[in-house]
Amino acid sequence: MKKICAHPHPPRREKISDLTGRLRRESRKITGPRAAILEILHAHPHPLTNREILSALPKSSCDLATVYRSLHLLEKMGMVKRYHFHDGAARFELVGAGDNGHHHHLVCVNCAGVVEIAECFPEEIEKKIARTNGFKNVTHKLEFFGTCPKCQA
Amino acid sequence: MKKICAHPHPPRREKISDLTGRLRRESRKITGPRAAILEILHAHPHPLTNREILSALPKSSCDLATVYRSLHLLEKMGMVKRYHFHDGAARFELVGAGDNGHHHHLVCVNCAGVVEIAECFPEEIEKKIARTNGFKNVTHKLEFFGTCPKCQA
DNA sequence: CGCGTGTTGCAAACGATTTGCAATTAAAAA
DNA sequence: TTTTTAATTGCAAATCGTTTGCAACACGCG
Ligand SMILES: [Mn+2]
Ligand SMILES: [Mn+2]
Ligand SMILES: [Zn+2]
Ligand SMILES: [Zn+2]
Repeated sequence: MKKICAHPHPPRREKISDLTGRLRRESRKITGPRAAILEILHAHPHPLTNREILSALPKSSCDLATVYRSLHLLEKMGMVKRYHFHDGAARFELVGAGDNGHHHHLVCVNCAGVVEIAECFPEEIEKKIARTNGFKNVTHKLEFFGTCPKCQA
Repeated sequence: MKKICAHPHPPRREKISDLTGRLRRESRKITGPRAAILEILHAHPHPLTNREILSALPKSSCDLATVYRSLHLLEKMGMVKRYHFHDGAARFELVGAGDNGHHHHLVCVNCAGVVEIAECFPEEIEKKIARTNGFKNVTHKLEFFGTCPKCQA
């Protein structure tokens, strides 16, 4: 009976060495681009787009295609989670050690500022929804939107 | 004090004439493409992509660009709501009469089948999240994903 | 019927993401 | 350390969903 929504956010950050170790263990190479991308993700507390990651990288560390490919890999390995806010671009956030990464955000519709949210959709209700409809392995995507304090003119 | 999440789903369907009337009232023209698109939306109980709407339309009723433009218009007029499931494409569903349209879905990750969900994120928790972070006008996007009965091999 | 504005089709433009391929390189093997 | 091998990268082209410019067109009203 694993808990789906246990997120004592913010998750304790994993050491970079643990991250690279994880890669090495799955016989993936620790390349310059990957190390740099992990640094960026590790340094940022909120979901970043591929382009934002590229910009944050030391000047021309790698190609945008490499950022995309790296994040696919990290996602497949469960080291990052993918999020979608209101714009078209996917965003990625490092999954904390131990944490399964499931959590939600509150996004300002004006300035796009992000707040990490600890609350989750109530487990009992989700179970009821699954049971009622005969679905298995039900999860959810949930994001909040509103106007942040600064943007309330 | 307007209720955000009052959805006695499924909403009573509006008559097509009411829909076109709404358009006429805002001095928009009832064109062939628009009438056809409204028919399709009216006939379908779940969110459809622009391309799905086009395909469902009587052969070459209109151009894909027109479908996009029509749905933008309908969205701006509050007659359809936009949803995002796991694929890249936006989906649209007609908003029922009276209903503000806010509701959620349970989507099969295997066959993409959709179930309309009446449950919503608890209002009190959302209010707490808004208050705690000083945000105003907080809403949410919430979709459930799982394996439907048919797809449980 | 005839006008004026909203609409449409079509093709080109776009932004995000993916992919083919040849050149490169980290890491395992020798 | 050198060799070997498979993973990775850069670059450009391709894809996909969506938007837009523009000239031709057609509702809705008089
Ligand atoms: Mn987060
Ligand atoms: Mn629905
Ligand atoms: Zn949750
Ligand atoms: Zn809701």
